[in-house]
Amino acid sequence: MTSFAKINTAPTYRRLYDAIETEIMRGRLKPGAKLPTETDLAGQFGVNRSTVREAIRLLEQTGLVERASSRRLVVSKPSTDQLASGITRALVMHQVSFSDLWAAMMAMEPAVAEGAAHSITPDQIAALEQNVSDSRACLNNPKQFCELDHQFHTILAEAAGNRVLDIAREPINLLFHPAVSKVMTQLSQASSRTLEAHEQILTALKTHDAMNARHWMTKHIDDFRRGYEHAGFDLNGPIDIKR
Amino acid sequence: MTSFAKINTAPTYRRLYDAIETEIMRGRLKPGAKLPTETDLAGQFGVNRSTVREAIRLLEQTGLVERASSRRLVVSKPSTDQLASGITRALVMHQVSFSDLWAAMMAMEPAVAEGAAHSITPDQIAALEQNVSDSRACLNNPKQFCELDHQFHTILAEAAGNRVLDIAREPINLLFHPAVSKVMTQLSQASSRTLEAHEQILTALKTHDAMNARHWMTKHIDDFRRGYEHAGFDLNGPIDIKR
DNA sequence: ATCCTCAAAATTGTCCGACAATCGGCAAAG
DNA sequence: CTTTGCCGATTGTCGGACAATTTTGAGGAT
Repeated sequence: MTSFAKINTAPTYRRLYDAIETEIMRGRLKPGAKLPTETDLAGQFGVNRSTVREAIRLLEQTGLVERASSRRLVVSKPSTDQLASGITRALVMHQVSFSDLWAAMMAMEPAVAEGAAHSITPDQIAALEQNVSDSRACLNNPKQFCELDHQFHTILAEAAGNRVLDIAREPINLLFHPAVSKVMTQLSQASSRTLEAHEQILTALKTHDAMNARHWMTKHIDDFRRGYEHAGFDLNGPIDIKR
Repeated sequence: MTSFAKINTAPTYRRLYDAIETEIMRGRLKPGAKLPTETDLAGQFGVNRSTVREAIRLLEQTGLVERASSRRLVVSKPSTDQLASGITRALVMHQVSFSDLWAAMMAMEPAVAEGAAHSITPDQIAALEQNVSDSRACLNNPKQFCELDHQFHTILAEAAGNRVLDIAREPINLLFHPAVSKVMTQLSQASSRTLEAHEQILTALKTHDAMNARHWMTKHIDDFRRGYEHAGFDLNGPIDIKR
């Protein structure tokens, strides 16, 4: 009995996508390389231009190609932002609880702080000092303060120079933004406690004191949970994403 | 000099995508809901069916819709797998180093182990016991053993019941797979050390001893780094994804 | 009433051809 | 040397067409 291989019944546009994706993943199409025009692709693959266009939409959403100057398509690495917003969408749809998000943050942020302590540059220290000083000036402006808090953690992640942690961390910070905002608004002492934590972390970073950076970050994140709880929110409830 | 507002020049297919995406994110289209047919959508939005199809390809790749029974489109939550493979692709393209990946794993896996210690069920303990016993039988079959190692960590993540950590962890484990495989093959004692670690972790889980679960997991991950180094690979080099 | 069968209707996947809008480059004008 | 205007190339959108496949529904059997 001869056994037949399964026939690939996937629609043409998807097989086209797969073909181009592998071409990119194998490194035969490097980031920055220009893709042929739609008509060329249609010719090369022997399919209609509409089909090519559908395949391109898939590549586009994956972040593997993007328009250079709104014309020619070029191969690109998926941007951190694109990744983050995709993950954020998914987490929202899965209605993850505050406590799950918090646990993930508790795992990652201290690691980020520790990493940053090792590899932070003077420029980045200066940026953090600026951020802390701006924050001090915004103690009574929850909205702005909240923005600066996010920025603090973003600079830190950049300083740690670990793309993996950065990509994993960003969506969580994005999702926490509304929660941070609520806590800052409702708890008068929240801002000053946050500022104090940031200052302690910054001090540790300046002396490349990884242990203390981690320690204060841990306290900082833990504090946030207490603030959230104290402000009357349910730890096990889903995050809501009002604005 | 009056300043003009930017005109929204985004192509129609993208604005269509945005419209449907918001509809889903706002909860007006819930997962499981059937989307109108292409022709209907074209009618409702007053655009051509080709344009609708391009928008659908974007939704498809985002994981916001999928085909039920290979026909009608239904709204869906992006699957963990889809997310993971997207993140994996991105990490590969960014050529993340072993050490960055390892640091992220070192941050997350102990947290997973700790979480699992609190909420693991008898069924999951049984699954892990099965896994460990299978692993013991495969000590001399690196390929199979490697597979079981991956499975061990996957069950653990499931037991922890934290979707956020799970989504963040899976792509990293996927990327490590080739590295694990290489270490297992080249270092004769790697398999037995891994097995021992798994056994210790399992013992801790059975008594819901979160501290020990975390402790042994930390050792386990750390051990992996030493194994990788000892096998002669460069910690700071990019992961390669041969197969 | 419930179930089954099968043809009709609906839906998707693919193709074709067409055309307006826009971009990049190039040549002419200032 | 900068600005303007034009030309070709390329993308975005459209209309229609048709085969393949799924869904639907009517009619008949149990």
